[in-house]
Amino acid sequence: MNDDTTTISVGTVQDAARVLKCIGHPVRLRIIELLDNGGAKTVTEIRETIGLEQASASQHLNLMRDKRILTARRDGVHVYYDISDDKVVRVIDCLRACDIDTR
Amino acid sequence: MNDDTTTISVGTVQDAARVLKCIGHPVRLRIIELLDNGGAKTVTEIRETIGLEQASASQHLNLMRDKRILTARRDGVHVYYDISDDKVVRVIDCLRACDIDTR
DNA sequence: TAGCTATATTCAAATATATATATATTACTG
DNA sequence: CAGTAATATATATATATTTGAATATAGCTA
Repeated sequence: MNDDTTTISVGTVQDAARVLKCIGHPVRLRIIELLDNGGAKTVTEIRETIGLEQASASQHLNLMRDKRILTARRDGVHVYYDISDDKVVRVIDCLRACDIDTR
Repeated sequence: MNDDTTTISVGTVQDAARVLKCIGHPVRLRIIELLDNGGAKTVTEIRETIGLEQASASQHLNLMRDKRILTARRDGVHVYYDISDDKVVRVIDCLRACDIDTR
């Protein structure tokens, strides 16, 4: 129990929940992890590494782009996705620090 | 991008995602916050504070109990819920530190 | 430029998961 | 045991995810 009685406002709870929900999916978490470790990658690289259908990969990537978690940059025939929001990486670092996942 | 190239295993990604998904919900986040600030509370106290339907409160609490995020202790007609896993609180503290929610 | 191939996105249907509404259980009190 | 308050569960409805097919977009080459 926390002595500090400050409360997250309803609005910010919604924001926090939105980010958490978005990364609270095994596929999306692995995508973020992959990009965090290896930098920008194409849809094909991502889908082959993780093992996804093309449509599924595209849809998850789109979802995260909509949420401003990822950026997309087209280079000819490829679209490179990368992490746009450092916050997400910091959250994941926190998770590791908090032992939420121990490798 | 992270120099550290260690990778979360598929299994732990699933675990981490499950926890994140669970707390990635405005209602559940507020419940955790409430319990963190005020200690164990009954279902009624929780649902009245946050403004939830009885069944909804019960379901959210059950879900978090299943995920070992909360504990439930029956005392007569009341069931007291409390935070069981300190990790979750630390994650939420991290979120605040990461500016995911700024009050 | 037309035709071809590779990459990525969109759409729609099927399936899975979550939330809301209705019903049941539990435990206390008279 | 009947009545009541507190909590839990079952079922219906809504939302999210997956999948396969169709569509778009870029680059290549005859």
